[in-house]
Amino acid sequence: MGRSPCCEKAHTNKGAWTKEEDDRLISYIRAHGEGCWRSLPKAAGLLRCGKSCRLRWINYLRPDLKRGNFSEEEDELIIKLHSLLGNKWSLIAGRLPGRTDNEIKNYWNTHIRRKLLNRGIDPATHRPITDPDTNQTNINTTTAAGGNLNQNINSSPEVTTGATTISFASTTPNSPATTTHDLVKKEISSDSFTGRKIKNQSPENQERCPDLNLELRIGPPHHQHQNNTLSSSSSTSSYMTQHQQSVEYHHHHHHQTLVTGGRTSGGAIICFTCSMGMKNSKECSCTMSLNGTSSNSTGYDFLGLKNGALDYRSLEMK
DNA sequence: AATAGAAACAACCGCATCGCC
DNA sequence: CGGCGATGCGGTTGTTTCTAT
Repeated sequence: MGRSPCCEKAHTNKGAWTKEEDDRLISYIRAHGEGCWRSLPKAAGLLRCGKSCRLRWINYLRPDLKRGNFSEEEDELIIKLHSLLGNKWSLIAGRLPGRTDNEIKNYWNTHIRRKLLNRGIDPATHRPITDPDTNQTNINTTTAAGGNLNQNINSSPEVTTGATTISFASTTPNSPATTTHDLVKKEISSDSFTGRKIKNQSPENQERCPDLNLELRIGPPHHQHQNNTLSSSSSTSSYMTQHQQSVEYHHHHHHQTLVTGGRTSGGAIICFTCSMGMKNSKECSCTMSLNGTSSNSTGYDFLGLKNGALDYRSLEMK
């Protein structure tokens, strides 16, 4: 049984978008919202395939896109998320407001790969590149920003923080080295961001990684509908960007719940700004930080960028 | 100034997955 | 339960821009 083509190829434009096409798409989506990509081109008077329209909107025209260079913090966040998730660019993008999966994917391939190689880290496995001559690992811990990443991710099979132990170790000591994201891939049971079910959630898998919440879920770290403890100040609501509204739209479409975030295991409430690692931001509206002090002074270290330990609780959704 | 090669980025393609019927 | 259409994801390719010579 053949696959039906996504569009009528004979009468569709391809290649670079013109200004007119962009304008048409923008005005149509402004008027009617996203969705129904298949019928959108015709309705909007575009000679494009729906897929192409969606891609153009998501990756280029969406008004909340950040553009511009990636910050050092974003770099490190991407690296850490990639070490956990592998090439799950959409999941990674879900943690970087204003960035698209395509943008991150391209940035990874052009910048971060090289950056990691320069640090002596294999970008695919996030492990130190082994020198075949000496059979010793090449660990470079002198990199300025995030230079301790090697130690945190690679030097020990277990990442231990004060209260939370996150283990990536396989219980089969003789098994070959497994990448972090390989493990996570196997263990993740459900992807709440996409709503897609992921296989391999077996009791055996749970046992292999008992410390890791196997329901690791990634999603926008804030959802007002579900977390009425968050501040409703204008500064907070301003971060409910159009992107997030858009995300909300899509995932409402899939009848799923978005990640709540914003509350620590200790009950302290953190704001979205801090949960995204934007330390000391003016936008911060935290009531308390992890240790009960004002996060305006300390900043919540999203994903453990400061201490090198990922906070899976912030990724978890109830 | 011209050119080649590298880098960056936008867009396409095929496939996986979802939800509906 | 299976078929089908719609959507989204990730890999890849094509084009443009930048840089070195």
